[in-house]
Amino acid sequence: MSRDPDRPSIASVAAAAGVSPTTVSHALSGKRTVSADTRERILKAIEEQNYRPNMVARSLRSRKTQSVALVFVDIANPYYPAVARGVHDVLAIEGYVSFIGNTDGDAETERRLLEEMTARGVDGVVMQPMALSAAEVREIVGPAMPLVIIGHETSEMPADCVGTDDTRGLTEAVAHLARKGVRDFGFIDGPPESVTGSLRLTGFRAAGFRGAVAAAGLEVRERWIEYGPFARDGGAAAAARLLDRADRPRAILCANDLIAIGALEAARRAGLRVPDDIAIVGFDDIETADLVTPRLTTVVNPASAVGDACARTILWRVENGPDAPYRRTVLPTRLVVRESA
Amino acid sequence: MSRDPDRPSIASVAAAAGVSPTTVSHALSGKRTVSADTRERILKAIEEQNYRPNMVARSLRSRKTQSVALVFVDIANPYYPAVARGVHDVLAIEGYVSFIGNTDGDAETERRLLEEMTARGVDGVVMQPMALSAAEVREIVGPAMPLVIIGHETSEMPADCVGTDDTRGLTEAVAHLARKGVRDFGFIDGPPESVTGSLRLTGFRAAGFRGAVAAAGLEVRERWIEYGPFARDGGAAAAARLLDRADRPRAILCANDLIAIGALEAARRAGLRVPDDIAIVGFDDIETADLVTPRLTTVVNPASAVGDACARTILWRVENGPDAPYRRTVLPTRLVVRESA
DNA sequence: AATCACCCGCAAAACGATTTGCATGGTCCC
DNA sequence: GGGACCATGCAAATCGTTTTGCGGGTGATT
Repeated sequence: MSRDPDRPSIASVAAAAGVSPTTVSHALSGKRTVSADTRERILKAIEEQNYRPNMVARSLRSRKTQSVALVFVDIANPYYPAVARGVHDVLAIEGYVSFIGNTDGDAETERRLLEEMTARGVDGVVMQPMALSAAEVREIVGPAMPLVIIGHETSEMPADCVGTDDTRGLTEAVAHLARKGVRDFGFIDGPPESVTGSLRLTGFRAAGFRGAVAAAGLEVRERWIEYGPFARDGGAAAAARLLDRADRPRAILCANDLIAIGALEAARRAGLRVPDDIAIVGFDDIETADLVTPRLTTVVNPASAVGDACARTILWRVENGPDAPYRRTVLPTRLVVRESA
Repeated sequence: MSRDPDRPSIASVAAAAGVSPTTVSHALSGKRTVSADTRERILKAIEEQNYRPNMVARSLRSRKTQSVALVFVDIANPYYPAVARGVHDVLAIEGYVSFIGNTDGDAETERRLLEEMTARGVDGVVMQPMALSAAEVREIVGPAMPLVIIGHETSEMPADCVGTDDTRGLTEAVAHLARKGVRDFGFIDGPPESVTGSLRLTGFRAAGFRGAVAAAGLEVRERWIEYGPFARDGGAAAAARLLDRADRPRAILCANDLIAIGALEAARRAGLRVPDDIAIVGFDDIETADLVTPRLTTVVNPASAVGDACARTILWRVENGPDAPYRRTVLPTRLVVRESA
């Protein structure tokens, strides 16, 4: 750890202040009272030596590291940094720092990372498992570890979890368009049952879409549901298939913004005006959504609120111990109206 | 750290294998030879108890944590996750994990984070300081800490550093356009000497631009250099100022992609075709660059290569000790031609 | 004056690994 | 047979904290 060999220790401070290490520790932690006089001397010695307690030693004894692990699929993917940022902002206040790791959705990597983190004694884990089940994750981190899982399923998981209510934002989107007289809705989902549960977005959002259309009292036409990879080009291709038909929808909702941006391009190529000929709405509200032309109307996936909720859940769990019942948080999504719908 | 109270220790493994903890340690580390027979028994016991060494205890004794600190301005800003990813990919192989923290460019936060990380005994620090000088950073982390600073200055810093050669990509851009007959170049920089050295991009890239134009044997016209905040709208406004003139440039290079995207919009509003009437090139190659219409031609700021170099530098420094001379790495930037120029 | 309750400080035992020094028993080579 | 050497194992010290048990003062209450 590249410590200075002569970095001051609690012993050197104690010596300088003419007391025992115990007293220094108590002066710092406040676990026992220390006379104002000696505290004074101790603080002065600390100041002079520029002493900072060694957290590794402290952690070994106290079994707390004031750190958490963030285990994500890929922090280069814009969604995760936003979540991580939300987590940080809450946890930093409490003096926690965070480890962060990428799994790339690989089971072996997920396992290895979790083990490395627990071996380092983190006080909690925030994870979006891709390959492992929640139960397996729990198995790896141990029964007492505060664990919050980011995901959709509110089913039985041996962990706290936070998710988003995708249907809600989609419902807002449908309502918004219905108010403008749109009645024919299409949807572009991710690849049908792609990699095993990959991202677990597929299906969920399509289901939300069906619910939203039905809730508006409109008919959902299965032939207007298309599939593409979660990427611009896939979205463009899927949208083109939709737009080429004789009877095409008046609006296309998309399972994510990349698909929607592809759809924007397909519309432009087809010579259609957005939103007048065809309305397009995305999902997630990535930064790019506000940068394309026309600016994308989209459902915001509240990443930093998710991070915030994860952090609060960890804190709450640390506070309340492993026996408190699991806590499930679901965050609303909402429509942000820009130019494309 | 929420360890299971009865988590196996080296002692429990030793007991089960009928040897001493010393022997288990040696069997694991290979620092001394252990007979095949006893090693066998030890491994079996480890397997049965599912023993994983406690890294905190190990770190206390060995003074190594197999972890590094990544201290960035804001991991929600797309540049940093890409760097972080590059660092991870190299370091993960060696069994390192990383702490990550956001400073928001605030001096006090930079200091606090560095202290928290060093107190946790990280084996190295990768940082892009915003408010603190390299010397102050070195002061905080201590003389022996492997420290790599990401930045432009190749000047005297008490640290290893990695930076990018911005001029090179800009020179490519100018050459590319000159080849198509463009001779009149404008530039939109960030805000002039904004927040004290904020991002330190301002000026550097403008200087690179001047050098690039001069290198092509063309004249640089100061009146075609504009300033805007590093954001879309600022870029649009600055570009509008440039485009409104009677004599306007034929191409606009921008200090970052956000500005360039704003310029794209300004051009569209002015009824100008890109790239035929006005060529626009960005800088950084953020993900959005490939998502806007027309796709942005831009200079790629090789974030993940920067991360890669940082990681290798840390590893090298850990290997070679604090007395090896400082190592400076500068990475080339290059032009990626898409549609806007 | 005896009791009780605090206050304040110290010594020593953890926490769970690594590392050093020592002991034992061979083997090998003159 | 004796020295040199290696392989193998253990006991104990160590890393830098926190925490527990103990005890000597001091002041207030009976």
